[in-house]
Amino acid sequence: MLHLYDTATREVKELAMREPGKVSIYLCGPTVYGPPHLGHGRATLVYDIMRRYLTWRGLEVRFVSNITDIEDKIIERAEREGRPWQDITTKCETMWWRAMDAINFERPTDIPHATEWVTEMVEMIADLMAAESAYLTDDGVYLDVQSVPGYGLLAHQSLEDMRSGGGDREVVGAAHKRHPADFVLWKLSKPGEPAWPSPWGEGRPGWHSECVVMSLGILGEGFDLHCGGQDLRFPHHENERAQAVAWGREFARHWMHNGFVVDAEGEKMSKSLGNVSNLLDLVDQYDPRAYRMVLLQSHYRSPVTISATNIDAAVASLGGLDGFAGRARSAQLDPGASSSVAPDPEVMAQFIAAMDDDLDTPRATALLFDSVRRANTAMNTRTPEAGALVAAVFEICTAVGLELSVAADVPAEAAAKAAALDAARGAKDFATADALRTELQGDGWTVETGPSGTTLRR
RNA sequence: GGCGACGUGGCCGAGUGGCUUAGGCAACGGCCUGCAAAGCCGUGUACAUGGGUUCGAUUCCCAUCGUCGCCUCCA
Repeated sequence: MLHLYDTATREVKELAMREPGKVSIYLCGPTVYGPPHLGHGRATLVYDIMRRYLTWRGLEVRFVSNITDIEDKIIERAEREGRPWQDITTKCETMWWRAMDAINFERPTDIPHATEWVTEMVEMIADLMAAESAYLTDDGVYLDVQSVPGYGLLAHQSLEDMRSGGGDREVVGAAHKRHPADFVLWKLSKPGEPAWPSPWGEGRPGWHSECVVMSLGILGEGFDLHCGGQDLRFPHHENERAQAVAWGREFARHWMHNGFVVDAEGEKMSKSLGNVSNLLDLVDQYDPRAYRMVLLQSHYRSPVTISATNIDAAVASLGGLDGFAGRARSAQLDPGASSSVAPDPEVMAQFIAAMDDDLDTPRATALLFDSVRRANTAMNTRTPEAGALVAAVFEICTAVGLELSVAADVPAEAAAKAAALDAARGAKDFATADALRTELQGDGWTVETGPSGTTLRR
């Protein structure tokens, strides 16, 4: 079974399932106050690949990912632009799904919104108050982290060390808090701000509270896996866990974090540095599959550079894969063909071994390309094993969410030119044939002329 | 200050104490082709630096240099 690095224990260990055959996963989703960027894209793609793979292995995956639709950033923007905050969240969420659909992110099984879970959050906070793990100040309710055993599990730092760090950084709400690391569970609202009722006054939930309540509410105690970007490890995930512990609930049993997206200079893309690239720009300008391909070729925990060079190389490699898919179809060996056979078992075993080893997609991708080469050779020589190899290639692509474009839409005009090209070649009128080919290439087509005629590909 | 990651061939990017030492992109040579394209075959003295351990290190250890991340904005 799948083995994954666990941030809490810092070792690769088997992803244990609470219920055999069923996997429960919670992924921290976006706060909808701006356009999705490359970092969001990586986080969703990494887990999309994992989720598809687990499903492909025959497991029933419950994959929950939230939308944070109430948060300070949203309120700030609403005030700045003088429009209702719901206007921002609905528009940004629409944009989010447009980008996610473009990169072929399979929708989660559950998509809870923070605003739908406020009542449950208030109940949790009341419990924490009753247990004296939380306290009220004049601006909200805070969690007393010193009351939480094992605080720092994910940060791998003691409260002491965390405190000595930070340095000149301003501690949010320092004046009200018992400890600098204490964080807000319920924020009392100022006039005009969005507000929900609570025993402590009207207000809104703190960022860290929603994910605890929603993950436990939907998946139940001791769910299998909690994941997100490295930047959520601390404080967000640490604080989620702290609330669960203080609440007396068993939380996630395994923690997974993906590496950052870095720019050409090797610096992390982050909103505060202002070096984020819009995910929609990427999918509009390039083959939307290119991002997935780049990520497949690097390990999910390593930082990955996204640059034109990188993406271009991925686009080129996808072209090769599409060409392969086209050839497979011509040979009646693609998955839809009646003569299709079972995927080569040895290739599939190697694929599973790679993926089960902490999602070693680089190794799996190498295997994919090796299999493509073997399948090409087998097709060229019409060897019987071609079918199984071709099937293995398609199978791997399915398992990682890579769609090969088998049928390129060739406009009638281009198709006519291709036919004319073949006719000219048949008549040994090579001058005309070459002219037609140059013309087609000028239109951006890759012109492949084989024994059975000319095929076009973009 | 504390914790952590990393430095691989033209570029991207895996991995390993010695065995044909990934894969992608690009380049070059060949096969194929009317010529190409696509495909296939082949080519490139890669592992930051200095020590150490070892029969043997890119892989282990130490040091140095460099890059990056986290230590309450962030996927």
